[in-house]
Amino acid sequence: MAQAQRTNPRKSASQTRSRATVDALLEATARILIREGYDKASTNRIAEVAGVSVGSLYQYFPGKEALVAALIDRHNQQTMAAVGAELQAALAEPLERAVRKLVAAAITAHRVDPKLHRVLAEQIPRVGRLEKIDAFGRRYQALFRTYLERRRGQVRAADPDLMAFVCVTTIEALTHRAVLHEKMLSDAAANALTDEATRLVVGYLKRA
Amino acid sequence: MAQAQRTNPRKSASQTRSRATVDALLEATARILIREGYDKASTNRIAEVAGVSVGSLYQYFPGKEALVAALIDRHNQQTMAAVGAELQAALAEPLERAVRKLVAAAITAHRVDPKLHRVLAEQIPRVGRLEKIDAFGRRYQALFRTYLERRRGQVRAADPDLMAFVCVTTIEALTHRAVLHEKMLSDAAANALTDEATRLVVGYLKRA
Amino acid sequence: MAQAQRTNPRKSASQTRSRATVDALLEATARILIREGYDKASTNRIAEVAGVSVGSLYQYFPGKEALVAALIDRHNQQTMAAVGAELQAALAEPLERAVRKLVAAAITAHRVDPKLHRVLAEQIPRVGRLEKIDAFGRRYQALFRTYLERRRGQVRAADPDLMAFVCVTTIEALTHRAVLHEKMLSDAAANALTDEATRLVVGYLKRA
Amino acid sequence: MAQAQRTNPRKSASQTRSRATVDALLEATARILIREGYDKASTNRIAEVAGVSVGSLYQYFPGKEALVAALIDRHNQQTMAAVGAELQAALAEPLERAVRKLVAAAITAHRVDPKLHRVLAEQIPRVGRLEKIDAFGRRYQALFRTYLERRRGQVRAADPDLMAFVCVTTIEALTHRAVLHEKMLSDAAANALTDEATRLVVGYLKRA
DNA sequence: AATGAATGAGACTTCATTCAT
DNA sequence: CATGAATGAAGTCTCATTCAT
Repeated sequence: MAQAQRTNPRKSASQTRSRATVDALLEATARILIREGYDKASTNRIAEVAGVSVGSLYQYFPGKEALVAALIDRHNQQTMAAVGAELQAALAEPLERAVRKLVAAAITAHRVDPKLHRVLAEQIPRVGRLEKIDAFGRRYQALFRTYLERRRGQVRAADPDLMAFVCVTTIEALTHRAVLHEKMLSDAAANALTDEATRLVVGYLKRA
Repeated sequence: MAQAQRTNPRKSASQTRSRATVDALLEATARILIREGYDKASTNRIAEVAGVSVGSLYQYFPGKEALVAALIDRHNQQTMAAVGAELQAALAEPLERAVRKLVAAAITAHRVDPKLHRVLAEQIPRVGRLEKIDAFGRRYQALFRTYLERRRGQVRAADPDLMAFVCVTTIEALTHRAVLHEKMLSDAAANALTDEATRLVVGYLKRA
Repeated sequence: MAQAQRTNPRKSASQTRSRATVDALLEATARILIREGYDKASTNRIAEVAGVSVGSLYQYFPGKEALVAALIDRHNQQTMAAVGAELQAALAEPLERAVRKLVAAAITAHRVDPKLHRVLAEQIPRVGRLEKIDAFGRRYQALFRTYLERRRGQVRAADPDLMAFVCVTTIEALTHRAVLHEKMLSDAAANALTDEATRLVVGYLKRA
Repeated sequence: MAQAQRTNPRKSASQTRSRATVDALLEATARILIREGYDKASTNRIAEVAGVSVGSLYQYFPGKEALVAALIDRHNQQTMAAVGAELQAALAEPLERAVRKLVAAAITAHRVDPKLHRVLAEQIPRVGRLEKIDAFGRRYQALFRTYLERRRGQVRAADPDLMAFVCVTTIEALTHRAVLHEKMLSDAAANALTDEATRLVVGYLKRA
């Protein structure tokens, strides 16, 4: 232990430094993306805003693309972390309350970092990146499908894949556009939207 | 008249030529956007593909932005043209058939030039362009809202703006993602989607 | 003709301009290579010295490598042009006078642009370029071999390929190093070298 | 003695370590030069291949140039070591056997580390380095000249400097190009070349 | 001494735009 | 009007070197 205490600090000193650099770069990327858009996010600019040299940027990332990809990953992880429990909890509920919770979870997800989410969704989808960005969406849909299968008796009989696609697309779109149009700034507005979305989806899923 | 016959032809000759050049440029832009993406769409390349000199490009468009904007406009017009009658017809129908027609119209709209639509939606949304791109969406929503107000008796009593927002967002998202995921290649698939979307929206709007 | 005179000028105006730009670039490359070496020959520097923008450089050459390759080609052509007749004439001569003419031709070749030749030979041979540079050498060797076969009776019986290799390598090396060491500035020195090289090669080739 | 035994080891431990680091760096430089060429030989890469930090590289060498210079020196020393005795022995022999031995020595020299020799000869000769690289050549020529003067009676009367230049240049070029063209892989081929070179040089040097 | 993170000058290259012909 | 050669700011990326730990 004593030895570890003598050697570790050195190692973690540099590890900490590295980590700080990487974080600064990701943060800078996010800031520029949000404030100025993808096209203004040049590697020089990112490094400058991060308070770091271009060289350091390239020490950690092979290029702008990789930086953005890492940012997307980080955002996905944060979103998952914020919403995972909520999603799991929904699975145990009866239909209407489950849907309500799922809608609420989507809203939570969109509130993690709405501006970043928006810019990632709108500007990044240059070919091939789409999949990454929608990591959350895919998870969400899988979960939804699982729920529908478990509660088969309570929902209309139909292709569960299709139904999950319809519901998830709907919920995603509503929460996403609500954020874009700033229709969810107040809790009241968020609740109104939750009500509508829940009604929409539940009406669609119910037996007759 | 005789004079007009001598001058007009000349004028329209050049007008025709102008028009042809502009069309060639827009066509080239669309082709490159679709096949290679926004980043590869340089003005030099566009001019080359259009079989025109860069100089001519700048004769007709003040810059790259304007070129893309014009392309968006053209696409919007084509979409409107393809769908206008369908939308108008829907207004006269009772709820369920109206919704079905509106959904069908959205699908028609997405089939005008799906690849171009996709690339415009995904890659272009640099700040400020979004509005242009969604010209169709806004028209669609206004129409929907009008319908709801006219048929106030048949639909649930609620904020018509909110309801129109919900319905339009939903329909748009479903048709759009269906195109992206290539879920609408066959007519059968398109019909299945129409059924689902109609059920979803009608269930949401009905009194009960 | 009159028409051609009206249209050609335009075309050749730009052709002339292009040609001038290309020439300026090649000239600048040669100058920098000679005066400062390969490493200092950056594209920006070359363009600057050529009195042309970097953009123009890339309009005509895909990069530095291509520029150097073109320069090598040009040098090879100039060398061939300067020496072709001399080489051909040598073929008709009896052994000693033939060798003397071939040696003289090698010297002529090295005097075409000795400084450029030196820098190309010394600094450029980054992998793969060697062949290009030695275009003249290969031609020279083929010719030598041809001569040896035609005069089989007058020369020692041995593998003509090997003999040609030995002779050509020898002559090349002597003239090249003489240039490097500036041993050929005066005509007297050149003559002395010619005598020695001729004696060396003839002694090697003769029957006995 | 006891003390020395306690201190020396320590001192030589670090000396040994230093020596090992330096060797590793030179070895790494050679490997990279041979396998990837001069342009890929960055200091970071060299340090990495040597299993050492960049910092350490700069502890032992003031810069990249010095590293390459040291490598050249080492190669020269190895060449000298491999060939020194052979050269000395040649001095005692009569003309033909002497020349044969000198040619053999040149071949030996080229076989010390042919690939390294080649890359040093081809890629490094940035201005000013040439002299270093040709250290062996200068030694060789001095020796040759000495021999010619000692045996003045047996050789043609002519400027011994010029004759030495001619002979050495010839032998060097033949052995060097033979290596480049891989004409010396087998002993038979090497012997054939030795025969030719000897004949060439002896024929040139002999009285009439 | 050793380490390796950080630096930043500078090389390469692209592309929107202008302008002489 | 059309042409396309020319421009050069700006972006991407590398690498010799330094320096805090």
